[in-house]
Amino acid sequence: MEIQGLPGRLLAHLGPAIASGELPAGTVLRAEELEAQHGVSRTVVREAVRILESMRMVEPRRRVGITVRPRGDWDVFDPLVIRWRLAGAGRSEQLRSLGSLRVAVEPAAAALAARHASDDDRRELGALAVELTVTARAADLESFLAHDIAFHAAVLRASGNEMFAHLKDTVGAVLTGRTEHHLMPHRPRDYAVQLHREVAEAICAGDPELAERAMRTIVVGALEELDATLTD
Amino acid sequence: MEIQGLPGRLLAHLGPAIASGELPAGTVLRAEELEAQHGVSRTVVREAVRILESMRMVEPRRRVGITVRPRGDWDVFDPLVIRWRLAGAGRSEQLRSLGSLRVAVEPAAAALAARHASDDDRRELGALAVELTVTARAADLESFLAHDIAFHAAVLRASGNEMFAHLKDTVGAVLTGRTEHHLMPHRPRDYAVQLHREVAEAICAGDPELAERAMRTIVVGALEELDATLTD
DNA sequence: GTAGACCCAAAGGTATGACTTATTCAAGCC
DNA sequence: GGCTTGAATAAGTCATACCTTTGGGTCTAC
Repeated sequence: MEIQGLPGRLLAHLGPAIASGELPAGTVLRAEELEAQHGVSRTVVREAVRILESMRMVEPRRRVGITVRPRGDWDVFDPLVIRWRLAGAGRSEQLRSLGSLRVAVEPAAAALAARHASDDDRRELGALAVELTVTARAADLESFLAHDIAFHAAVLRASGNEMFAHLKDTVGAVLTGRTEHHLMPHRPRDYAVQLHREVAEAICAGDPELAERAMRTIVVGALEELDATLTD
Repeated sequence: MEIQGLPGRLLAHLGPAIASGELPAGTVLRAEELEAQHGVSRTVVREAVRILESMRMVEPRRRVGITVRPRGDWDVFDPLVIRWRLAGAGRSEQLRSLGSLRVAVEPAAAALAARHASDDDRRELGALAVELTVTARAADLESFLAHDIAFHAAVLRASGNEMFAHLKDTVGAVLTGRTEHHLMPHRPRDYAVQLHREVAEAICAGDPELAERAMRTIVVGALEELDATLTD
């Protein structure tokens, strides 16, 4: 999954530095400097920079240097970009953007899942809903988070749409970030758990409208809590 | 925007070859072969392969070679991947996936736009709706397409959500592909144009529900026409 | 004084050879 | 049979040389 080797290391420095605004748009890096600063060869620097270029975060130009591009140009759907932004400054804005995206996508995915889910999918969703109920009652936040992520991933996958399915890691990152940064109540709210059960039941029963409505209530609620909690 | 130089050329060969299934999952490429086949140096091959790796389309492994990864692993939101898939085999599947994504995102974007659009945004949307009406009446498909793309891009941008805004190129690619491959009626349908006007009016009037409903009708209609037209 | 042609230096882009490291596979050993 | 060991292989890294583009300064002509 991760980029391997030295270019990966370099990327792990440059990416977050750019994403956090530490290296603002317009900053000019020079390949030679990067070599010296990180003690790596030309090859390594070039490969890392190429990757950043493919994410539209930098633009290398002859006789000028490697220019950091404005945030609006970045590939905001790239998993690495999302992770970097969630890690540092700009986390709130990223969480809000992702929140809106979830409001758009997850209800649609739930509706599709109610139509197209396989029997295995339905079984899995049912089981996960049970797990959620149990871990919520036990106030076991860690297990609850794991099952919550698995639940949303299962719905996205069951939708049968590959693009929705690929958002599972992103949604997982949002849920993880929310718990890690204590934006969650100490004990999952009962009505939220109840809504998850409703989604599972609606998908199992093949009721797209109900599945969509219940899922929308979940993600709208999550977005509203987010807005209420984030201060910046 | 494009990756420059020789790595870009190499990418323009390898990417489509993988995306189209010409190089199926599990295919093992060797760096040395790629150098010989394309008459470029290791440097160039490595950079191109690194980019493909960052898109999760290949996985270089020592003592093995550069393995093509299964389609399910690819970064399906990467603009290059989308373009490559739209260009060759798998175009239908890509269009369907994108169609569902539009159904999820664009109505939500329209609703947000009705709340948050600036005065300039509203003016632009009004003007574009007029242009759409005129070019549709004149059956000027080329201009109609351009304005259609601009219209949807404007709605996405006016939503104020950066992630929605970034889907404009993707939506544009879908609309372009639809026209290029003659999946469109020779003359834009009147009711479709009327719906675009409704969206613009609703956003100008600040009516999220109406904007969302009208936009949903548009994209659902587009998806249904797509499903009816695509044979594979 | 301004506009244009021209030239040079600076920075990325490419090529290449030597070397390093990880990993697979198989032969050999217990 | 399972474990160790070793050699072969392909990617990974480094250092160096050279190519190509381009921004900017200079010089010239008007």
